[in-house]
Amino acid sequence: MNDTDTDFVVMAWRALLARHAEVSGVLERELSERHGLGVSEFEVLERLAEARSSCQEPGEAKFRVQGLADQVHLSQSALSRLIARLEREGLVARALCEADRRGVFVQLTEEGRRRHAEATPTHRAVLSAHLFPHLVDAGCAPPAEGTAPENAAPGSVRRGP
Amino acid sequence: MNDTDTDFVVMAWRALLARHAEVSGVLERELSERHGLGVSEFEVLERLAEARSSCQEPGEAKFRVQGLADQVHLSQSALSRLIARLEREGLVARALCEADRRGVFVQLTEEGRRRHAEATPTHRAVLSAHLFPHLVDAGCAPPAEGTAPENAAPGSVRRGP
DNA sequence: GCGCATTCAATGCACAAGCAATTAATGCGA
DNA sequence: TCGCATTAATTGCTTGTGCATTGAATGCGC
Repeated sequence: MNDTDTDFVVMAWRALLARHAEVSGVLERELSERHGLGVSEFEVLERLAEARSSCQEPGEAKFRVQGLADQVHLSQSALSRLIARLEREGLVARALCEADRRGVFVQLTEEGRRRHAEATPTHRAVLSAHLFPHLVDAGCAPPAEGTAPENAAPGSVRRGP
Repeated sequence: MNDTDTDFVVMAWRALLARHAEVSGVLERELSERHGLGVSEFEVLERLAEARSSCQEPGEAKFRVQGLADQVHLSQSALSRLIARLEREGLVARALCEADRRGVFVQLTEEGRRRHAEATPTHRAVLSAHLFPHLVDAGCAPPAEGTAPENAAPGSVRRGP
């Protein structure tokens, strides 16, 4: 690989780091102060909610801890504690797995479903506003309902009259 | 914004999270066990090294703490402690700023320059191998000198005979 | 039926990161 | 010159994360 390729990869990595820091920072702040949730917490709730909605029978949306950990890029121990936090808040419930009594099934409670539904618009709004900032300025994204991004310049082009 | 747009943004965000987790995980492991450096530590050393090399006079590569913090996406307190760690290892030196005695200049030591130079190939190799994995499999990237990515399938296409 | 390696989740421990409070130095205005 | 707001960096405290370990349960071989 030549120097140009290397520079390109490094630049790409820095851009990735910058975008990750920016978006996850705003997301953390917004989700935390508006809904009392962290980014990882929301992510876990979302996986559980998705599984539930893609499943006909209610009460089927169960997940093993390790399975969730893989999806949200956390270690098994981190997820164990995260689940404990969510359980303390009443957003999820642990259920013994009878087939394999080492395993634990995690599922959303009604309260958990509600909190996730409440937080989703904020989550989407932050992503729309900050993930592709250039699109926002070009008028390709909505005015971010649910948040008021402070970095939107006063004269920036928006959709509408 | 319609559902399709929203889904796209969410998918893009998840892809970003996945790539960030993957690459920074491997990078952390490799840099740590081969050179005793964390990702953030390396990033700071790199900024200092770049500033030095782009500067004619030796000894001019000084940085304010806050300036470094912005570049590596850390809070000033985090960077303050990180600098302290690097200083304890003898990789950087704090220098009082005489013009403004609140400020602190941070600069690389010779040992710091050496460690950064040693670690750079590992850093670049990990990025090349993991940042754009599909390019690696397509033979557009080198066989990642310095690391042996375990997730390269035995039969995957590589450059060479 | 009895070990024994394996697997799943929880816990002890160490550490890095952020927020808030603190200390030190600057510069501006009365 | 004397406050006083402002800025830079450090420190106290809390929290989330990963690694390694532990404890429980499984199933495979004999």
